[in-house]
Amino acid sequence: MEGGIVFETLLQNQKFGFSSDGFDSPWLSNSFHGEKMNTKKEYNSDDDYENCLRQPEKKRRLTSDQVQCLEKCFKEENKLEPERKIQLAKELDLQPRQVAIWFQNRRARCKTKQLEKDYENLNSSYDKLKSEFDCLQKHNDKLKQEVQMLKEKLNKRENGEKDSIPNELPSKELDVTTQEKEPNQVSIQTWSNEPKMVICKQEYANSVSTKSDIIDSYSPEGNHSSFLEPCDSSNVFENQSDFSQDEEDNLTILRCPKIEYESYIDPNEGSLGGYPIGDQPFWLWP
DNA sequence: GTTGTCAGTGGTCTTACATCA
DNA sequence: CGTGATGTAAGACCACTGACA
Repeated sequence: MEGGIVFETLLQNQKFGFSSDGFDSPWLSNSFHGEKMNTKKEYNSDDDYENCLRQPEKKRRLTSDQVQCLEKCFKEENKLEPERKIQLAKELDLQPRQVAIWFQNRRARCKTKQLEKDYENLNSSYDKLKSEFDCLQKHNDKLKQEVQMLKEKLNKRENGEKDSIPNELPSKELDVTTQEKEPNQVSIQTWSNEPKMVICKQEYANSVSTKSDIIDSYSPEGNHSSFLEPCDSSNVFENQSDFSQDEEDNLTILRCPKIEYESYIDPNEGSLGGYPIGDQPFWLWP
């Protein structure tokens, strides 16, 4: 604030009969003098005008012309420089204080409207997000059901195989894997056929219960989830870095031949469908 | 009775100026 | 005498509120 401006304001206040701080008694500085400053043309007759002067109580509205001009200035700048305020007051036959107060109230109204607008925007954003969330929730429930169903299928299948394995020859799949192994591994595979199956299945069960990535991309109806498209079984290998590629291949066969082959993508590629390994959309699960 | 507008009041912040160590 | 710290007055602004058309 510059001293010159202060001085100018003081001069104006003195000119209009203000006290030095510009906050004189209401009737002196505002209502009463304000009416005096209004032009005579607003009154129907001289008598009305005189009556009005004798009735300082009445609060007078600004004329439409005055409001229009003030609005125009407000659009240009919603805060008044002291010089502009005085100039405007002169132009409109108002007290500088009236102009200041009008701007104050106008800013308050503007703020209120802006708040209302913001509230509406937030409300609509909330509604939109909520509907999206509900949608995701339903999808999530559906996928959970699928997981449950597949778990049950798997259990049934495991039980069936367990019952039959002791008196049966190794499965075709196992034959294939053993043929590809080194001699000592073959003996181990053959010897540990059942235990290995159990281990692998447990592992598979763990992967289902934790991340369920294999199941994610599989639907019993053949409908692979488009929503979880980027997910695949590659995460099964996340904690298997100790395995050699051969072991991984064999375990894959033993684990869940059909399902696994359908959704298997070489983990050595490093990224899957644009998602780097370890950076896949697990957030989709609650 | 409700609503919009004008204006008063009290509090806070900034700036300019005066005073003092 | 110059300088930084401090106090004070004035103006502007805002939130809240009452009065009035």
